[in-house]
Amino acid sequence: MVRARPRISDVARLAGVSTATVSRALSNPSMVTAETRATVAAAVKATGYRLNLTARNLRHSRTGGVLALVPNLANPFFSQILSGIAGVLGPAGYNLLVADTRTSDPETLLAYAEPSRADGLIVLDGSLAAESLARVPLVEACEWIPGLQAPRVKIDNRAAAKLAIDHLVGLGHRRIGHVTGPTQNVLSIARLAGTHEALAEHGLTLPDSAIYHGDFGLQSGQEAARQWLVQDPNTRPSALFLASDEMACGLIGELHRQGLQVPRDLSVVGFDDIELIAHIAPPLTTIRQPRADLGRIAAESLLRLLSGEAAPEGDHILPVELVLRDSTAPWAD
Amino acid sequence: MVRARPRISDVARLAGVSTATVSRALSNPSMVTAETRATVAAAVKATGYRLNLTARNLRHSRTGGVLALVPNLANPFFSQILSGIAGVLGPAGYNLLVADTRTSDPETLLAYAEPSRADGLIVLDGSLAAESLARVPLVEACEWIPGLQAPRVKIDNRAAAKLAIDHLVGLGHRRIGHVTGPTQNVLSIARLAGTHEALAEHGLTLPDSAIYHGDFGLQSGQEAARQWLVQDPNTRPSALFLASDEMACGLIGELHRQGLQVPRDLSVVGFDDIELIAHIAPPLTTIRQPRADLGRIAAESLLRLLSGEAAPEGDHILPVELVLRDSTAPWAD
DNA sequence: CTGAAAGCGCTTACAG
DNA sequence: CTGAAAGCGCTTACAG
Repeated sequence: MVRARPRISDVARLAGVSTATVSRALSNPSMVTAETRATVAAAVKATGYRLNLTARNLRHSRTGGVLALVPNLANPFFSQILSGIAGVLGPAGYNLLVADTRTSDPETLLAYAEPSRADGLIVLDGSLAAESLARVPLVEACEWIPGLQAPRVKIDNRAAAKLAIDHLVGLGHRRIGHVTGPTQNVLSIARLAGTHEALAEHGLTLPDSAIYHGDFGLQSGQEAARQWLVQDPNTRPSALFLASDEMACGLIGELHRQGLQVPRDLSVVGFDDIELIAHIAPPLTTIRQPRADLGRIAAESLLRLLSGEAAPEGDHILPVELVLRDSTAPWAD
Repeated sequence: MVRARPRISDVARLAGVSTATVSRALSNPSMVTAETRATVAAAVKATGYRLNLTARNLRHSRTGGVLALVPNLANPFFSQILSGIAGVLGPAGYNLLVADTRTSDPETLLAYAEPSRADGLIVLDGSLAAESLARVPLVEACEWIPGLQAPRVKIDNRAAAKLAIDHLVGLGHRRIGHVTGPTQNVLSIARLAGTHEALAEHGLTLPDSAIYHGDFGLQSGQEAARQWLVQDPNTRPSALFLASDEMACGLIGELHRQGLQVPRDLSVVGFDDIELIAHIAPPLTTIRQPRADLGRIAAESLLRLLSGEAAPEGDHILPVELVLRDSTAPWAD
């Protein structure tokens, strides 16, 4: 037979006090005498009482949860970020809810950004509509929604592109190409713009023929390789900066299959520094994003927002770093 | 000025009906007349009313959430699984909560498996204490907790090991080694046992010197490579079956750095079929686990449990598959 | 079909 | 320091 969960009134009855006193003894011990505290503690133990969080949340007009809106949960890129978020939210007493924005229909999405579902949002998808989110406190992380007023935690994507380009130019490359992320994506746009700018500083240009349109995924890196392979070896890029490591892997894999070598035939710089790419052949030179830190700081910013502190001024920009490995080599025409 | 959220009573007043009628019109439309329905709908629109889920949940004595207990959120292995879970839970109206069991202290962990926090649990960590979970409906996925009575969704790890070993034996290998996962892990144990069994069927054995103790991570694969490298080339394994693709990557990377080639010098079979390893050099032969399906089916089983259906009999075993790529080659001593 | 009222299980301002 | 009571915002058995 299933006994119903004990409620606070069960504890009160057993302890011979009011429910108010039990509540105080539990959540504000200093408000009751040591003796009361002990009596209540004994009654709690005897009944096996555990606080009903839903009831407390209703009373406090809060949900106790924070929702992370992830563009694609299946993408390993987000694991570290979620881990960083969870590491902050858990100890702070918040539940971490996650939802995949790509696989949810707009209706569902609207229902997600709902004050009764989560106390706050961590938005990792820059393609969402600002209006649908406006009802809940939120911070943006990694990506951002143009026009949306909210604290942002991100990297300087243009500066990152400059690191990559400067490195390649320093190695003697003059024909440098770029493999983009999804066309509309804010990161893609920033990284492409940064590539243009950095090349310009060196008196170089990025012709359309050296721009390969990808989507951050493996397949599109492979596709970029195929496009590059059919271009004139004398005029095609001698080096490629890719907007993600995954695409770089796809590209290198395809090049290998076609009998070409990286970096001998093509220098490659990736983006993200996902764990595996230090161990592939060749180990990939890339731009490191502090993914766990991005998650951690986004969560901390949101907690500050929820506790009523003033929203931080300006964006929170985290440093990136060029990690030199073996996928780039000097070049002389 | 901040206007409080409208409540159901605001809608009722405007519509000139009782709160009960509003509630019915919203969650059980067929219980009210079409006219009432229209009046209520208009009042909802006019007030901008949205249901407070916490209140409804309290009333229904449920939380509306399902908690996934993940051993390590930072591990990309779980992204696809979470994605599979989210794909089922979202449409069913449940929130997906996630928590990292490794970074949570036992106290916190106990508080997680709390009926007032989640209606059900999807347990992905086989190292948790059965007692701490017993209070909430749950299913186990991938890993399992010995002694815990709960529906399990998993693969046949022994059969998977047999696929790998049969393949290697078929190529002529006689000295076959195994790189394990963490010693206490149920998957490690099953895969090691499966390796023993499969070798025995071919009249072969797995000497201690051919067992390398890893932890599923990249570094430990690298470490296994170092151990193998210092063993006598004439007696050390000519082929290795590893309990994870990550370890296989770490191992191959280290072998390359030492000037050895896979599969020329060593045949390698991994486990999991994570996306990237199809694109490394050499593309890895491995055992494919249907990760998204594992998550999906675990979520479906839990929903069935929560809806009061009888728990399914026995474990739900999903098929694995040997994916042949280029990291294994014939061998003749 | 609809309404009045009780109740889900807490917390807290108020009074003593 | 403690208690009685109201209330967080819903839903539903009961009555009409």
